Amino acid sequence: MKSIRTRFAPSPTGYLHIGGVRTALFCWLFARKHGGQFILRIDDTDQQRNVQEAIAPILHGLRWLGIDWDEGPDVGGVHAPYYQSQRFDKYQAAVDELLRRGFAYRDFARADEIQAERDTAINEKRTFTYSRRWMAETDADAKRFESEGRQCVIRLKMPRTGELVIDDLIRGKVTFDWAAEQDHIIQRADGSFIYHLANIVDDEDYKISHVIRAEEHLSNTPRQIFMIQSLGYDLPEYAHLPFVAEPGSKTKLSKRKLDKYLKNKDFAKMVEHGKSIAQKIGIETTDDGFNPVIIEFYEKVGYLPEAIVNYIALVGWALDDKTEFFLMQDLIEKFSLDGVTKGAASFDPQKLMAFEEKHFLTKTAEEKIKYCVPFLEAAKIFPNENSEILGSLIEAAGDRIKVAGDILGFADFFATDNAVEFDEVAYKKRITDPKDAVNLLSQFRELLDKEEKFDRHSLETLMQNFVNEKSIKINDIIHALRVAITGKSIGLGMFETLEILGKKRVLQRLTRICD
RNA sequence: GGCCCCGUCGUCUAGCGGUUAGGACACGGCCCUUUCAAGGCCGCGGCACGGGUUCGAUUCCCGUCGGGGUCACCA
Repeated sequence: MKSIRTRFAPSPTGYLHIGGVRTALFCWLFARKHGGQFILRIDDTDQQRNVQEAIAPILHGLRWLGIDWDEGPDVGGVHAPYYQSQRFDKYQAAVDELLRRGFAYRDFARADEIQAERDTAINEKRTFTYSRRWMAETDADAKRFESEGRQCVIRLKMPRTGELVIDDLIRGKVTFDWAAEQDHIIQRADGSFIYHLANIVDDEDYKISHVIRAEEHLSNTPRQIFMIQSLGYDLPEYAHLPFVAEPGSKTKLSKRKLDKYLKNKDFAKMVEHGKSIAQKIGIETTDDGFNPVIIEFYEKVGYLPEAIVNYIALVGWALDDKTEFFLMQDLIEKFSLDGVTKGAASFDPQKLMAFEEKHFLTKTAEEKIKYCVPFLEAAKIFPNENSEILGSLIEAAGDRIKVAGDILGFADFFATDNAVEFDEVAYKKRITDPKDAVNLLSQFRELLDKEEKFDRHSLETLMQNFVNEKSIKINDIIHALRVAITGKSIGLGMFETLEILGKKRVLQRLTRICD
């Protein structure tokens, strides 16, 4: 049995798209599940200046998610190089072979001449088929065309009868008429190569057994199979994944349509949440990477990579009718192409956040601290003299911290006690307006001052006794107390807050109100 | 427009001829409650439509409609 080898082949675009993540993940899972190899190849046939710079975020993103590769950039491998830009000699050899075998030809048509033929076909409502009028069958032809000042591209001499049936692992049998296919260009006038040619040459060289890729490549498959067969290569298995769609739509998710997605309430909320964290740690939110379509976004804001993996695995794949929580190991064990859905699946920010919360909740206290510390440091509020409260703060916050960056919402716990900022509305409602608030706070402060045991339970008892004695309701004082201590009307449990801050700091904060 | 793919609650999905069509997220309500979350309970909500095939169709076939992908000297 042929060994399982899959590949993910990003172009050096400078970012890792969420749809790309899903494709990479499925390829990776399939390889790992079957004890095969996962290969990373860089599709940089249209040479750019800074390929290294443009692939860095992609490699980083994959690693962050826990997706590693057995062969590819950085790690090398027996089939190196893994950059298409460094493999032109192989492509040239393949083109020459195709030419030699008569499955490709030199074409001297100008772009406008091809376009004219195409327009005519459209006007006559028939499928466009190139006349091959400028096809050079002999060197003499070529010379003649050249003497007319024409340039030459290499085209595939595609079949014009019969049909092709692809047995796709996800879609089943898909039939194409050869007659509807074009004589696609495989080598440009400047000698550079087109992706499809490079793609099949590399897949053959790397011995890729399963081509698992997004659905948009399904209609490219006939021309690739034509080349594969013409060159006598082994045909890989194909599995065309549905693409990841926009929130609330079936259109392919795209990095460029951020403005459109922002009109989606849930998506906008996700971006806002991310921005509020980014601003606290001085991350630029206007650049391309700060976009939930790009994986960088999640790392910057403090999402857990395992939550992203868990969620994205479930966009277009399911194990059964109930299991939803998966760790990477579970996915490797359970993943199967049989479970892949056919229809496009929308990206749902709310569901992602639900997974994020679940995964964060399973973390130990130490792990949570480890995730949160870098954010506190980035916000320059850590370490400071109050550092020792971090553990108890995180514990008390519970699932109020869903992504690591959420810790910054509790920055006030580390603030200098007389520098806590008050929410104006809350201050007016809970402290200025109620006629007795300041008076009650002063009285309660005296009790706190005398209190020896400053733990949440003792404090609660203290409060209960206080309200009983005063014949007031706890509501009459506790909201004022919260605003006085934290500046806000919402927050952790009141007594936990007091305990975490400690007696000295609580009294100091209260002094600002009472004196 | 040609070719190809897809179509189960708002969203992600289970289902692979006989189910009260199941779960999750979201949403609504109630409970709990010092706020906000969380949690518990309950609820809302779906097989696109029309023909077949069959004793019986969400499931198989055809058509319609709808959505999407692709038609580059991009990948």
